[in-house]
This record gives sequence, structure tokens and C-alpha cells, in this order.
Amino acid sequence: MGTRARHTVSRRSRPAKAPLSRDVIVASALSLLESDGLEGLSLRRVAAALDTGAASLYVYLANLEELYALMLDQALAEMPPTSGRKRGWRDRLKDYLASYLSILNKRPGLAHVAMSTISAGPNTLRMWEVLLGLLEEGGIDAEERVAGVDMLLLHVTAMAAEEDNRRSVGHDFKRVRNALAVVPRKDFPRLSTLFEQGLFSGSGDDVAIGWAVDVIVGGILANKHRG
Amino acid sequence: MGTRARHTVSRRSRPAKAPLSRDVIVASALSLLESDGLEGLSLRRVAAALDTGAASLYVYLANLEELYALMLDQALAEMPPTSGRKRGWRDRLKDYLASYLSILNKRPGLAHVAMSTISAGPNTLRMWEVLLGLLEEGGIDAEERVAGVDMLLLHVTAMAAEEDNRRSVGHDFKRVRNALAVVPRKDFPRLSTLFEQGLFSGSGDDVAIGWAVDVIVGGILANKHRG
DNA sequence: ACCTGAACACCGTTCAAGT
DNA sequence: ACCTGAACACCGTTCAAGT
Repeated sequence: MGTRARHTVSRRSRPAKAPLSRDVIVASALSLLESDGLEGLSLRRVAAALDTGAASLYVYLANLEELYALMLDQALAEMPPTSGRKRGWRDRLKDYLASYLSILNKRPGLAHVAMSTISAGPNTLRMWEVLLGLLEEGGIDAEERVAGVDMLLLHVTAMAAEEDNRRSVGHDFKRVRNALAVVPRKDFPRLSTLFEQGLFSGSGDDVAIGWAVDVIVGGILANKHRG
Repeated sequence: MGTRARHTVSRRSRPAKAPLSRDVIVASALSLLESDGLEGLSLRRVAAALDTGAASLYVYLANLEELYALMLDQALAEMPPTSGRKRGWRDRLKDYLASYLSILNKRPGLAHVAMSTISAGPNTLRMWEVLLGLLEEGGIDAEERVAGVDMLLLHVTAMAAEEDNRRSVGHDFKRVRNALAVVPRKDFPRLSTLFEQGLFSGSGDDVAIGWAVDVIVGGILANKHRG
């Protein structure tokens, strides 16, 4: 084993040891989330991936909650700058929210993080700004714009969280189907009829989001026209 | 120490020792949730409240996840049998969903449980049945009834979860307000304008639920009339 | 200022052993 | 069949001690 071999080994095993920073921590956490899901994510594991101990992270983070908020905002960096095409504002709104949905769905558990965290990071604010602009373009009043964006984001986030459940529990979903199949017609006439007609597919996908956005936007507009 | 004293003490300290059952466990867990919130709830603590060890619970529960589902369904036992008054189906729908919201809001953390659990318990099914009936009364088609109930429940649950956050983090919410107050007008013109107009109150309460239900129901009806 | 090992106060779940 | 103590494999967070 000559000098060359020793040299190579030392370079490989300690490449300046990734100097640790908020960004590095958040990136590492997101990649852990993507590969192992929310159950596989912990401060200890993030630290281990960064070749250090969990205590070291507390120089950059107040707590786990803060890491969650940073992760969410970082993930939202992938949002398109604005929905490029011309078309109608309503279609662009649908596309934009579909982007949001797919960002959440790409990382198992991030939707749940989004449900329990309030981010005020730059990318989150930009998303709000874009959505407010789209509703403004649609001629929706200021007050209803705020409530509308809140409602749209809440709904898409919740849809993503539900989709997450469907994926992660897997056969628990089958348990629900079985429970429905056995439901007594006497007590639950509507449920059993609808089940027979195969109307409990468990949607939650790309189709469902378009429908939901249409319902919410259509509902806001309809409310306006009624006073 | 005579016989009498010994007798009394043994009665007091071990009143037949609460013979342990699914129902007892779930009731104990719900009361723990109500008093200490979700962070104060654990299998070990439920077991301790029942004067036993955590391992004993596994005779009645497969795991924590199952306890969550049982808790949710048990809490839903409080739902009114149906919204009693005559009035319109739409108002009764609003009241019914307001009941659901308040059941979730009474127990801090239950909304988050509801977001990550799929219950097929009797009380959950009854709630679905009632909601399906109300939308049927409203003349909404079968397919849209299912999607509509799903959407309504998802939304109210998500609202409750958000409300939960607002309460439990408390000053974190203030942090968001501060972040909004400082937002650069150049990059976020709409956000800063709306903030100045005081339109970020953080609603989420009884008013908001009526509005949201109106939007969703109105949206479903509006969609129908467009084809 | 930044990093760390060790400790603290917890978790859910399993399992061998008891009744 | 039901219950249990102890153990296993984890957590987030703190803190004294190092550089």
C-alpha cells in the first residue's frame, strides 16, 4: 500500500465532511423522506446521514417542528414560477394546484407535515401570491380571494394526506372495503346500495383534484351571484 | 389493624380493578386526549391510567393505529341521530357538519388522528349514511353524492386540524403574522396589500365552516348545471 | 462559535414467564 | 385466556465538556 492508496482513501472517506448548514440539513432530511417516508425520518437519522450526532443539529434548528417547516418550504421551491400558458385562469389554477399536489405526493408524509405546520417561508409565500393572482384574474373579491386560497390549499393538502394514507396502510384500505361489503342494508341502505354500484373506488387522484377545484371555484362564483 | 380496616383498604385501592376491555381502553384514551392532548396520549399512559402495563393492551388492540380508529369512531357516537328540524336540507347539512367539527375540536389532536386514520366503525358509517341522505335530498346524483360527502368530510376534518394547530402552537401563529408584516412589497404585492387591509385574521371558526359548506355544495350544484 | 458523547425522559412493540 | 416485567430498538432534547 503506497502513498497513492492512502491518499485516495482519506479523500474518499472525508470529503471535507459536508460543513453542516441549514440547507444541507434540510436537503438531507428531504432525501431521507423521499426514500424512507416519514417513519424513516428522525433527527437522529438525518444527523447520521450527515455523519454527526443529533445534538449538532440544534445549532441550526430550534426543534423538529422547525425542520418540518423548512422541509415543506424547500419542497415548494419546485413549484412552477407561474402557470405559463395562456388559456383560462381556471385551467391554470387547476394545473398550478396539481403541481402542488404532485410535490406533496412525491414525498410520502410531507402532506401530513403540511397539515400540522405553518410555513411562512419564501416559497410558501410565493405560492400564495400566485394563487391570489389567479383568483384576482377570475374577478373574485379580495375577501373571498383570501378565504378561497386558504380553502383550495387546505383541500389539496388534505387530499394529498389522504392519498398518503391509502398508500402507506395499503391493506388497511382493504379492511375498509371489506367492512363496507358486509354493512347491514337495514341500517345503512344508502351505503350498501352505493357500494353495490361500485361507487367507492377511492379516487383521490388527478381526476379528483380537477373536480374538487372546479367545485370550490364554481362554488365561490355561485355564492357571489347569490349575494 | 383489625379485619375491618384491612377490608376497607383493599376495597378502595382495588375496586375490582376495572376488568379491562376494548371499551374501557378507548374511553380512557379519549379522556386522556381531552385532558392532555395528543402529546399526552400514549399506550403507556393509557395503560397506567388503567393501572396496568402497556403490554396488557395488546390483548385488545393490534397497535396504536387501531386505538386511534376506535377513538375516532367512539367520539362520533356523539353525533346527533339526524339534523332534527325541518328547514332546508342545506341548513341541516351545515348544522350536521358543524356538529362533526365541534366533536373534533373538543379533543385536541383528534382531527389529526382523523386525517391519518380510516375508520369503518358503526358511528362513522352512520355519519356517511346521514350525509348521503342529505345530498340525496338535495337532488345530487349518486356519483357526485359519494365524492361530495368525501369532499365535505375531508374539508371539515382539515379545518379542524388547522384550528388545532392554531391553538397548540399559539405563538408560532404570531410568527407567521410577523413574517407577513415584513413581506417585501416588490416580490409579494398582493400579500402585502391584503395584509394591510387586515384580511389575514385566521378565521377557521363557526363562520368559516358555513361558508365552506356553502361553497362546496354550491359548487357541486353549479357544476351539474354546466354539464 | 461550533460540535459532541452521554444522559434524560420518554416511546411502541415483543416475548418469555406467570396465573 | 389473560396479564405482566423486562427487554429491544428506538425517539427529541439538553447539557457539560471539548475545540
